[in-house]
Amino acid sequence: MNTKQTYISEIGGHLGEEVAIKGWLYNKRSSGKLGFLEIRDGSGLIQGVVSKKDVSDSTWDASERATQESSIIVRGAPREHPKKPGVYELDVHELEIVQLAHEYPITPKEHGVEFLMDHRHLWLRSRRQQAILRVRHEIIRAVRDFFDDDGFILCDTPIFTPAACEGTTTLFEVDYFEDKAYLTQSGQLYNEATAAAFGKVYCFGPTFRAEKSKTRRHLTEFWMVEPEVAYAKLDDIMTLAERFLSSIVGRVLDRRKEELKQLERDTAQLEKIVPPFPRLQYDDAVKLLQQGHAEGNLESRFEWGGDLGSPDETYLSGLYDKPVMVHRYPAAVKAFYMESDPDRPDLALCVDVLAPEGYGEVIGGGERAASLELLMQRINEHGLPESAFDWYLDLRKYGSVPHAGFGMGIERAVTWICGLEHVRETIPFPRMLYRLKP
RNA sequence: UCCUCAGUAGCUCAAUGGCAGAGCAUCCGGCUGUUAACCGGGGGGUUGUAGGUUCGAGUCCUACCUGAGGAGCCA
Repeated sequence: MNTKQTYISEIGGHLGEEVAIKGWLYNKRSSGKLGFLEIRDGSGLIQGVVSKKDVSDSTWDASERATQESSIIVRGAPREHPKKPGVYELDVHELEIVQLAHEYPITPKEHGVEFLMDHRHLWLRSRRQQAILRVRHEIIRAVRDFFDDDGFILCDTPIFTPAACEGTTTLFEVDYFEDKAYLTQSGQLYNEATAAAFGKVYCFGPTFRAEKSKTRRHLTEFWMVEPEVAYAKLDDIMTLAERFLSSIVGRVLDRRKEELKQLERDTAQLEKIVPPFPRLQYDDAVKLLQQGHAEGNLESRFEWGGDLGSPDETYLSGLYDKPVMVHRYPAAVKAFYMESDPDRPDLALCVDVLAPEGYGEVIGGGERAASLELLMQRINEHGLPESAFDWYLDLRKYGSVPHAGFGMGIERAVTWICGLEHVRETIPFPRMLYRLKP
């Protein structure tokens, strides 16, 4: 067994050669003296064929004994599949069992969500989960490349924070020596500091929300990428968001065709994601929602002044085949740091980007309050302790400029791009209400 | 926190208030081109928990536990 290891994804370049595949037994079928082994090695899947008359007794015996997910090293010669043109199989010469797997819980039949989530550490080995996580990987690479190539500096923000960033959502509290700390719910306030240092910055890391949300769109721990740009206005970051989303969707279409096919994603819907995206002012969104209600397509009538609910977002996003950017919400329903519209001071210069096909909000952002006076007024209105924000207020004392940014939840983007029902499959080990294991 | 639904073999499910079953997995046997392979056989159960109704409860009632979906809130 000295043959060099070859990855299944590279096997096409080694036809007729003797190669070694180091991996696991995915599934097995046999037809008497002929065995069919589905072998995976992380890079792909290949069928190995073992013929009793052509191999040693020990190899034949190993092929019969090997159980699902046993780790195996297989030596043989890759060749074209006799029935499937363009597909390779491995003519197995030698098979060694590295470890004989115990009875594997995830059998080749259907399973329920709870069972699969309890076995998430093993579920990750399945084809579908691998396809999703490869798309996630591609999206993360695309995100980094987009900002890196556009002159942004990665400036990661702290995970332990002294107080609420936004003072709205519930935070996870942890002991911090003799003090209390909270897990971050956004890097944005710190981004504003680094943006004043570097001009264009982004942070990308885990984010925590202790909300008792129990829906297919929520995790308690998720990854968020947040760009922040000095001297940018609302329109500038809407344009940025538009270019950004188009870029990552295009990248996945370009490089992860196989995975999207495996997931049975309708890629025609993704091909449409190119600038410009529709921009819808909140006032007009309200009119559309009320019209939708009048026509019987929305259960409750939406009144001006409230934040968009989940059914409202679903309805609005269903009106377009591209992400729709809803901007200028009433300031009262948005975070304290939002800049107000000079023409309509009751409106905040903010934007939510709703993904099409009913996927809802994937991006939220806006222009930040630039003046010390407005910010202090807002902090008081929201009943927040001024002392917690002293350093943040400094940013308005020393060279304050208009600036704007947004945040995108990676898992929601992956859910949308993969066309999934639930965010829980888009992160290796999801953390949800009532789900902390494995 | 609220609303709805569901818990039966390791897994996915069936069983009119009347003997608790099938497929997959596992074990044994068969099969030289299989594709969630197939064919024959074996083992495998405190029906989520605690009460109650009944001659008799997996099935009906009450409470609790666990999970799923939705609302609110959010990315």
